[in-house]
Amino acid sequence: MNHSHHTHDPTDLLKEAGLKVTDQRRRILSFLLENHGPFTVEEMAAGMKDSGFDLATIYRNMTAFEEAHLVQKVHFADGVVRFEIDHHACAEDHGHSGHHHHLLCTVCKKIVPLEICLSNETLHQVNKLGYADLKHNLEFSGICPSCQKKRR
Amino acid sequence: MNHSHHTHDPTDLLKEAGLKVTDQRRRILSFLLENHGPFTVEEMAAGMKDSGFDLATIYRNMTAFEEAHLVQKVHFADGVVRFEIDHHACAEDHGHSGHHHHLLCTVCKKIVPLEICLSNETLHQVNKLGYADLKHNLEFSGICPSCQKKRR
DNA sequence: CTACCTGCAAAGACTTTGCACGTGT
DNA sequence: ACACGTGCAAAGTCTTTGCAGGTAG
Repeated sequence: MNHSHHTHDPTDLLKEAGLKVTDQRRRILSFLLENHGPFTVEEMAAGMKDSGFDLATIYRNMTAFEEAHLVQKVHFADGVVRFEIDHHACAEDHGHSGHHHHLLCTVCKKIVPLEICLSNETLHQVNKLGYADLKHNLEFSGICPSCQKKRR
Repeated sequence: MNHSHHTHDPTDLLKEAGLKVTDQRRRILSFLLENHGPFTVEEMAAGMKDSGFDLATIYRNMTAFEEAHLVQKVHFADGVVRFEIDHHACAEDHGHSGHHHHLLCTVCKKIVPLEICLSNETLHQVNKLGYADLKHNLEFSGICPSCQKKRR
């Protein structure tokens, strides 16, 4: 519980990342840590509406946080940009990478985390191509059972 | 070679899809059929620059083509929207679905098709969640060997 | 004290839409 | 003939940027 890295405290995470600790940054990070699932910039602003947040500040900080590997961009098939905590940097459980993917309901926009990924064999196959900084973007979308019922 | 479906002729594809055959549509479709790999709207316009194409026309047709399952949107981690022929509808080889994914070089923007996908086991696992219209978006990105050399 | 962060407003990039005209069936 | 497609320009989104003032280290 007393690691110098991989804490869940926003202030510590910012300091470790070498970023100035401002009220806005602490709140954005808290919001992302406390509410699981990727969020759009609008959703973050709405989730912290008591504090009159400027979208430009969130955009700028998402860029800074991404470079510091505190957050990651997530792209669904709907083309909307969302952000979530980078679990590689913030995983509470060191033995578990935190790497995961998602399933988005295109109707109600609910997002479910999925504990699945590509097979090691497949990942290895792509690795052999010699690309540096290799990333994969894997997201599912569809209409959830509950929304299917509502539309009969 | 003489199938009523799954031809590679733009005019036939449009007719089968119940769309009016216009010069613009034929050219856009030809471009996508002849040049493999997903393209941005700008790239399509540039690739047919001899004909003074209007971007709005391409956008509108991408929507129409997508609904007709002639093309598919492809989302990479860079957030840029690209389109490619929907190989399910246009596959020359009926035994092969044409389903595939891509690897994008984030520097030179070259896109390589990858003949890999999720394991059937993984797909089955997600299917069990009961979502309708289930789709997955899987794309890789990194820096290709050639661009790595150039940056030393 | 200094560099960096913030809010606001303006600018920018990408995409959609309204309208008048033209074209496929 | 008539519905639909096209080009052009205007309007909409979403995101970035410039600037003046404020704040963390």
